[in-house]
Amino acid sequence: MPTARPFASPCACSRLRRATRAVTQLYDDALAPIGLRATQLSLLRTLHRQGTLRIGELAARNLLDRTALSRNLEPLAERKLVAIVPGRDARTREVTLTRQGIAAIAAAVPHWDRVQREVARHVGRERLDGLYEILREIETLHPAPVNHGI
Amino acid sequence: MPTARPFASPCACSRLRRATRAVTQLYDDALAPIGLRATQLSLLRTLHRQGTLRIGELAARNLLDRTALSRNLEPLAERKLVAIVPGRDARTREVTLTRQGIAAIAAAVPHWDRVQREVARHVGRERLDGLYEILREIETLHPAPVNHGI
DNA sequence: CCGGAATAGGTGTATATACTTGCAATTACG
DNA sequence: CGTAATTGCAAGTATATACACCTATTCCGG
Repeated sequence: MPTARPFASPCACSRLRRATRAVTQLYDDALAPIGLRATQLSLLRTLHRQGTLRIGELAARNLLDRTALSRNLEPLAERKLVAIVPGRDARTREVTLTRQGIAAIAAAVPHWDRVQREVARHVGRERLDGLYEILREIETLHPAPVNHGI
Repeated sequence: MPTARPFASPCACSRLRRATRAVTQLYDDALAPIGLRATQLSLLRTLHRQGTLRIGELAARNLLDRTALSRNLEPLAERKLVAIVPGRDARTREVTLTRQGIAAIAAAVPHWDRVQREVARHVGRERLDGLYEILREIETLHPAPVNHGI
């Protein structure tokens, strides 16, 4: 009877959020000396992997709201780690890593690597890979079209 | 060599954040007819399970920053779903569920249950339990003292 | 009893995130 | 070719989250 104790079951959402808070703290602390947040490094790395992208594309690949991404980019553009330039189509704008952005990634990676290895050691390589697989599965539940493997 | 492709490895933090965005969307959408966010229902349910709590305690149990919790409570207090009253100690304030808060939980639970079962079906009961276990492990990495099982 | 340490919270500020609304540019179609 | 639908984005608003700093209260040693 699933609703026998309706107020006491585990909630996938709140558990994920709680663990995500914990992990984000860990990464933010590790990256603080560099002056980057975990989310910011993540964006820079996506740009580094995938090259110049339109706002909407970059958002979609991160399952991130387009307008949320715009706001996340603001402090990065302010610090000239990314440049936002008009695209071919006059409606579009494109986001590029600057040289400073690449330098910031390079400075951050050792710190990121340290905490990433700490997590891997703590939860175990096997289980971490299992986690990634489950998270991939979960992402397919996102309301927006999920373009895996673009 | 862990840093051979330093900009291309999976990042535990960004993967968790991305999946959490997806799941939060799912729950928020399901709860929208009730006018509650996933985070808000989560807070109400914690109070229902654990009874009146001080601000700091409620925050600690959720691995949530104290001041962040205070702000999360504001819209709930505005709608009188929770009441924030002075505690015994004149320094402290206590958070209680109101009758309306309990009613809001009751109204939300069917919607919550539906999406929760959808997630369980999608990722599988076994793997979902495995996910919870890994998330528990991950939470122990939180910088603040983790009081499991209070 | 007093004065400093410890504790509980709030405020200001900044980023993260999403929805709604509105606008500009492009495309589709009769 | 001209209008309608579509597309790409920004701005306004609201919640979520954390840090640094500040205040009030309690506790505790002398």
